[in-house]
This record gives sequence, C-alpha cells and structure tokens, in this order.
Amino acid sequence: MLTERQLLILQVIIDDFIRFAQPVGSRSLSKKDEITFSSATIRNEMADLEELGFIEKTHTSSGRVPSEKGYRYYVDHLLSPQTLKKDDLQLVKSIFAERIYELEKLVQKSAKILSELTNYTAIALGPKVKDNKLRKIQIVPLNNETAIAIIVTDTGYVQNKMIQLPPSFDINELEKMANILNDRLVGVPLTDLKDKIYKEVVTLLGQHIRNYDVISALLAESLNNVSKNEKLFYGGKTNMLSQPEFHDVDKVRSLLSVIEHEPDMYKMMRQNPAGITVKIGRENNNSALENCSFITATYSIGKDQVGTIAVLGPTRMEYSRVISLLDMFSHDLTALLTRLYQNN
Amino acid sequence: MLTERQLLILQVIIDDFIRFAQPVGSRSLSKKDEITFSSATIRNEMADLEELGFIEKTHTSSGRVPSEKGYRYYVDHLLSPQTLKKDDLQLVKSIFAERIYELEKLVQKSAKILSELTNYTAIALGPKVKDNKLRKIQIVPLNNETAIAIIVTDTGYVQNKMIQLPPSFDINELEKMANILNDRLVGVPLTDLKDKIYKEVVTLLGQHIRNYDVISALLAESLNNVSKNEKLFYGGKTNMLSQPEFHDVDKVRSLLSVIEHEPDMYKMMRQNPAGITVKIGRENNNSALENCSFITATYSIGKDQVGTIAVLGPTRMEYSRVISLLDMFSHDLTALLTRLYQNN
DNA sequence: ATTAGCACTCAATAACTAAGAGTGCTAACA
DNA sequence: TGTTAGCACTCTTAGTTATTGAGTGCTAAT
Repeated sequence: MLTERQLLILQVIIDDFIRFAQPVGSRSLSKKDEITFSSATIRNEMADLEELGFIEKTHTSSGRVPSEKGYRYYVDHLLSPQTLKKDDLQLVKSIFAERIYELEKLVQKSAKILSELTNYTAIALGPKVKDNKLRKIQIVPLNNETAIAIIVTDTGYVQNKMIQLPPSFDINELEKMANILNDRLVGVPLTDLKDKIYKEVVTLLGQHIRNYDVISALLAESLNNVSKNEKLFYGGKTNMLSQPEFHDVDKVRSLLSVIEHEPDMYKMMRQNPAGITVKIGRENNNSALENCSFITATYSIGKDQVGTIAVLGPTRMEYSRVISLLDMFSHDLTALLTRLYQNN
Repeated sequence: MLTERQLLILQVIIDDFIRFAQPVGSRSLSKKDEITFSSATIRNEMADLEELGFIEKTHTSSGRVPSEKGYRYYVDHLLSPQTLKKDDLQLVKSIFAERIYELEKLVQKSAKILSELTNYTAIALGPKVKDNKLRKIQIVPLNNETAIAIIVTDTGYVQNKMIQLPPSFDINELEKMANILNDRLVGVPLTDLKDKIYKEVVTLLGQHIRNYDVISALLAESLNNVSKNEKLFYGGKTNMLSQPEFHDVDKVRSLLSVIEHEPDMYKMMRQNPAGITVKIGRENNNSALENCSFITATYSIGKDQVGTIAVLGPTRMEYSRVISLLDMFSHDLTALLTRLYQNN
C-alpha cells in the first residue's frame, strides 16, 4: 500500500509528465507548491515507487516517467474529476442544440467536435439500427435492366441498393411487388427481414409475379446488409501528428494504418461494457498502440446500447479531461437520441 | 535549344532521380548503358544544363537534381509513353468488369485502386449529377413532427433529407403532396428543381394543402443541395508517408492538412480542361505542395465532362506510369459511365 | 525520518577528423 | 575542336572526443 506522500508524488509526476512530456526529476518536483519536502526525500520515495513499478527511468540517470501500471493506478485512484471550462461546455451543448435529426450526422459531428476539443483522435461507432423497424420499401425502376431499392426505417435511416433486374422482367410488376412487400413487411425489425421474405413473402410474390424468385433473392440479399450498418466515424485522424511521441514518421504510419484498418477498429469499438472504459498501452493488445491509450464510452437509446464514442491519444493523455468530455458526450447523445427515437 | 546529348543526359538524370531519390553524379551517370561518353564530358554538359535551369545542385559539390523546369521539360518532351505491366492492366480492367453500377462507388473504387497502383495519393471528384433528371420523389412520414424526403435521379443517385414538419401538419397530406410533386417534377433536371417548385408547383400545392408554404420552402431548400453533390473520394491518403521526401513530420502534417481541406481540393480538382493536366511543384500555387506534383484527368459521360480523377505525389514522381494509369482510368470510366448512363 | 552534500552516470551538444562522392578547371589528346 | 584524363578543391556524412548539465544513489549529519 502506498503512503499519502507516495501518492502525492506519483500524482504530481504524472500530471507534470502529461503536461510537458519530459521525464520528471526530483529537483524540479521539489519546487512545486504542493511539495513541502526536499529533493533528497523525493529521490528516496521515487526509488520506492520505481521498485513498485509505478514509474520508470528512461536511462540510469534520467528523471522518472510513469509506467503503464502508474497510469493505471492514476486512472483508477488518483483522477480528480476535472470540471470542464465553460467554453468547452458550451461548444458541446451547441451541437446538441443544433437541429440535427439524422442519427449518423449527430454521431459524426460528435466525433469531430470531440477531436477538436481534445486534440487527439476521436472515433465513433454506430448507431446500431438492428432494432429498427421497416417503415417503407420502395422500388424505383431506372430502365429495363436496373431498378433501385430504397428502404426507410422508423428512425429515418435510409439505405438504397441498385438491383439488376432479370432479363425480360416486366417493370410494371415492380410496383405490385413493392406493394406486397410493404403490406407484409412494414413494422418488421430489419434483422428479421431476410427471414421473413423467404418464409412468408416469397410464396405470396410467386402468386403475382413472374421471376419472383430471382428478384426476391436479390432483394433479400440487399436488405441483409442493412442490419449490420454500424458505421465508423473519425475526427482528427491526423491530430496525433502534433504529439511529440509521434515525431517519428514510422510510428505515425503504423498508428494510422491501425486506425484505418476498419475491422480492427470495429472490434475495439464494439463489445464495450456500458459506461467508460480506459485501455492503457499494451492493454490494447496491439503493438502499434503501445504508446496509446484508448478511452471508450457507450451511448444508448433508452436502455439499448447502440454505439460507442472513443478517444485515442498517447498514453500521456489528459485522462481527466478526456473522460469528462466523453462522459458528457455519452450522456448528451443518449439523452437526445432517446428523446428523438425511443417511442416511435 | 538543347542538343541530343543534353536531352539524353537530362532524361537519364531525371529517370535516375525518380528511381533513387538521390542527387545524380557524373561518374554514376557515365556507367549507365545508354551513356557512351566520359564523366568529364557529362560534367561539362551538366554545367550547361544547370545554367539553362533544368537541373540544380543541392550544394556546391553535390550531384544534380532536376529543377521544376527540368521536370516540366521532361513531362512535355521526354516522356516515353510507358506501357503498363500486364498485372496492373488486369487489375484495372477487373474493377470495370465488376458489376458496380453505382456511379459513386465506381469512382471511389477507382481512387482506391489508383492509389494502390501508384503508392501515391489518389483523389477523385464527381460524378457531377447536375444534368440528372428527377426520377421519383417520395416523402415518408416518420411521426407527427418528422418526415423524410427521398429523391431518386435517372442515374440511380439517391438522396434523402429529414424534414421537420410544421406543427399541426396533417400527415395524410404528405402523400397528396408527393403525388403532385411527382406529377409535375419527374424528368426535370435537378438544377431547375428549386425554381420550378417556386414558380409552378407552389400555387398548385396551395390549392390542395394547408401549410403548403412552409413545407415547400423546406423541400426546395433540401433539393437545392442535391445539385452540388460532387463528392471527393480519396485513396492512399497516407501513402506519402512512405516517400523519403516526407520523412519530416511537419511536412507530412502540412501536406495532410491541404489534402483534407476540401474547399481547396475542390478548387484544384474542378475546372480542369479535358484530358490530362500536370502541375509541378509551385505550379500548384500552394506552399505545402511545393514538393508535390498533381496530375489530373477528366472523365465524362458522353461528351459531358462529369468529374476528375487525380494523383498527388512528390515532384519526383513516376510521371510516365501515373499518366498512363490516369489515362486508362479516365478512358475506362468514361466508357463505362457512358454506356450505362448516357441514354436513359 | 529528513536532508545536505557529493561522486557518479548518461544524454545531448558541439567541435573536430577522415573518408568519399562530386565538382570545375586545365592540359593533353584524337 | 570536341573529348577526356587528371587533379585540386568542396561539401556532406559518419565517427570520435570533449564538455556540459540534469539527474541519480548513497552517506553522513541534523
């Protein structure tokens, strides 16, 4: 167990390092207001803290730098919930005051603002629409070979897909088909659409439409994609370039390639427990993120967790500020989305 | 006027520098197969070429490096139209063989492949849909306050926009309204839509629908955006990181910030004459692009120039290869788009 | 238990050196 | 007269050596 004084020193070291990105020495520490004892004492304490694994030296005679364990302890126990500046607060509130009613735009904008407020990279996932219900399906013929299928969900999500019509398909039958589909499918959750088409609607279509098999297969396939449409949005992808730990182009490259590799990002963004999660350095299980921390927050519609918003920064990150901001975004997003979309 | 021998030397210098990114000296030049004269002779010729401004030294006793004027001459007069490797050719052809019928996806994919083939950054603009005609307009109510307007063009382009309904608006009237709009507006070019709504349709709506003024204003505004929907697509945004001229993070940052500043990119991508245009270094009028060349190619539907596809690389770029590739993309895109969309 | 003092370590910087690639010029050559 | 061999000179690069300064650990005094 750490003594009060060790905690104080650990905290001050981390705060200082987060701020200046330079190893912290005993002498400079002793000059801080909150430190009332001498540099020699600090050296002794630091030696202990190092032995316990909370701080490290970059070389034998250097100042100390927080270790991952140190950051972890800091995040878990030492974080003072920082209150945000008025300006920042207002900026965030202003997004949610704007009349953006399209879920995706809202989320996208959140990522952008979040990256601007933090100077790190922000990533947003979602919102998941799997529980959304079909509101309308429409098939618009473009010419003899092509039609475009459009579906609208009850949350206002629109997706469209081009369909190549089977040869010699009668365009006039498209309308009939759309009517049948709407009759039968409006109100059905998107995830069940494909099933429902095959189980119930296909036979019905067969009674009215020639070539119904080909086209309903096409349609079912197109619709199928809709349910997995969680999207990733980025803000400040290149913000990391201004962090001193990324003055090396090779590091930048490997970092950017992780960020841009969507499958990995999906994995990292999904399956987070409700609330805020902090992953520090190697906790991310990704060598390119060794010097990064990744903080995620979930947001919901009602009680349904529908997405995640996250910040990726150097391990030397302003945890307190980022966590406060994420918390705010998470709550505001949840509140707004819930208000708008819960009871349709 | 340059002598044959000077041209040869200039060409070999540039080819070598493009390949190895190192100043080229007289001795190493003299070892090349195509060079039959001594290094001393080369030195004399190089002195002349330098005086004429085609090559430069990086310091008093260094080898020579092409100047902008040198590149310009090279591009204008020395470029041997390189034939592409079979693999590359096949890769390109394969995109256009795939059954992608959505314009934007096609263009997007082109940018991606182009960046992969060149290892530079590829940018695509378009396709412009201003001449597209309205195929269908649909208004789907979501609840009492919100509806979603969807328009489809004859090229299969779909755009949607949320509309906040005026309070106490009767949802049933939306359908009436959509019918009127479809009656009157199908076949109208998108650019004329707004005008047409105000001039012809508003009065008609007034006869049938309460609150017609608010909602038609809303609608006209939404539709208005559609006409300027040329989009930018990127491929290989971070490819420049692997170019030796961008080993410095500051340069990377300023370059990326130019690339990501869409208004500037729009300007650079628009208003290019038909065919291929090469801008070298400062010809780009942008200090962050001083060490870059920017090659654009236009593509069309029929005779209508509808977009641009471009490559941004270091001035030390494989001009020949890039130009060949762009030429190919430009032609294939034009051919495919023309086939698909000209006569609808 | 704390701290002043001191010897020691190591990174960073600057100053110097040697090697090597390249140039320009001159004089000899075909 | 155009070409080339030869040579002195220049400048970068890489390696070596001091020098400085921030920092540490340890010891002994308070």
